[in-house]
Amino acid sequence: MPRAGLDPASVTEAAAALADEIGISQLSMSVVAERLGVKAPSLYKHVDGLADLSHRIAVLAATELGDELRDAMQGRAGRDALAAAAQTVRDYVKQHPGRYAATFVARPADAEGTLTLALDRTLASFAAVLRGYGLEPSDEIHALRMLRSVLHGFGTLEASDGFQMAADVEASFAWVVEFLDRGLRASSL
Amino acid sequence: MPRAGLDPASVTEAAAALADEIGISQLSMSVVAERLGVKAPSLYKHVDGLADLSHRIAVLAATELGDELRDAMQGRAGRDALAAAAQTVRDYVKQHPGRYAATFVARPADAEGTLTLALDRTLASFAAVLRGYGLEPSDEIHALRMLRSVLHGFGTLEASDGFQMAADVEASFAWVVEFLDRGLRASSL
DNA sequence: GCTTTAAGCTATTCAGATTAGCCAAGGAGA
DNA sequence: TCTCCTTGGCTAATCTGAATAGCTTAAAGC
Repeated sequence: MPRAGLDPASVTEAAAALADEIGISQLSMSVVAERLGVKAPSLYKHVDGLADLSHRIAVLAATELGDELRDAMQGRAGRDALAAAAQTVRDYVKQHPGRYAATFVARPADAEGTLTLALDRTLASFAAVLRGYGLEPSDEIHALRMLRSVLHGFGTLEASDGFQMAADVEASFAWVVEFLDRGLRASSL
Repeated sequence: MPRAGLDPASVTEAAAALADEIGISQLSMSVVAERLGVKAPSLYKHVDGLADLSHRIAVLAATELGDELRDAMQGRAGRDALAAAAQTVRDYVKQHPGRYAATFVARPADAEGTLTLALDRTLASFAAVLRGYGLEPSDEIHALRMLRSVLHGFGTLEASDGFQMAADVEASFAWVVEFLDRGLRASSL
C-alpha cells in the first residue's frame, strides 16, 4: 500500500473543495476519505475529526477571503474600494459556498481563536474601505457592522437561493453598493 | 402505557423549543423524543423524520415571524415602520435562534413550497415598509433585497456571536436603522 | 361491550464517527 | 547498503443516531 502523501493542509483543501460541491452539512469523513483515495480512519492521522476539519475549512476560507480582499483593494479608495470589496465577498461566497458556510458554522469550535484571528483580516479590509469615507470615529464601528451585515446577508441569501427571480440579482447588487456609497458619503464629516 | 397525546404540531413545537436551546445542528430525534417522554421511533408516527421535522420548524418560524411583523407594523409608516420591522426581526432571531436558523437550513427540502409561502408573508411586510418611502417602482425589488440582507445579516451575525465588543450592539443597530431611513428617504421620488 | 384505528414500544438494520492495534513505507544514520 | 524508528494507512470493533418492521394495546365510534 503506497502512501498517499497527505498532510493536514491537503486534507483540508480536499474537504473544502468537497464542501463547496455538496454543502458543508453533507460533508463526512467518509466522502473526504473517498475523494482522497483513502479509508476514513486514516484521516485521523492528519486531523482531529470532523469538528476539527470543519474548523480548518473555516480558517482556510477566512484566510483566502482576507487575501482576496486585500488584493482587490490595492490602490482603490472610496466608492471604488467599496465596490471592489463587496464584489469580492459576493464572488467568494458564490464560488465557495461550503467553505464560507463553515466560517459561521464552526464559530463555536474556535476556542483558540484561530478563526477569529483570520476573520479579523477581512474586518481590517472593511475598515479600510470605510476609512476612505472619513466618518466620525464613533460611527466607524457601526458602519463596519452594517457593511458586514449587508455583505454577509446578501451573500448567504443569494447562495441559499433565497432570492426569487434570480434574473436581476446583479442589478440589485449594484443598487445596494450605490445605496451604501451615497449614504456613507452623506455621513462623512 | 398511557398515550402522550402528541400530534405533528406539538412535536414540532417541542423540537423548535429544543432547537432554540441547543442549536438546530444538535437537534436529533432522540433528544426530541426524550423531551416529550417518548421513544424516538414513536415520533415517526407524527413526522416523517428529521428532515421533515426541520422543515416544519422552519415553516413554524417563518409563520411566527410573519405574524409578529404584521402585528408590529399595525398603524406605522415610514421610519417608524422600518424601525419596528427591524427590531422585530432582530428580537425574533435573538429569542429563537434555532428556529430561525432552520429557515435557511431547510430551504433545499422545500419541494412543495410551504416554506417559501410562509416566508413570503415576511417579505410582504418588508415591502409594506418600503411602500411608505415612495420609491421608484423599479427600485423596490432592490431595496427589498437590501432590507432583507441587512436584517438577515445583522441578526445572524449577532446570534452567532459574530460581533466583538457585544456592548454597544444596540447603538449599532439604531445607527443602521437610521442609515437606512436616511438613504431611503433620499431615494424617494 | 366490540371493533377498528392509531400511538407507543421493542428489536433490528444501517450509516457514519471514532478508537485500538497491526504492519509496512520510507527517511536517518551507521 | 542495511537497520531502526517514526509515521501513515489498514482492518476490526465500538458507539450513536436515523429509520423501518411488526407487535400490542389505548381510546374513539358504534
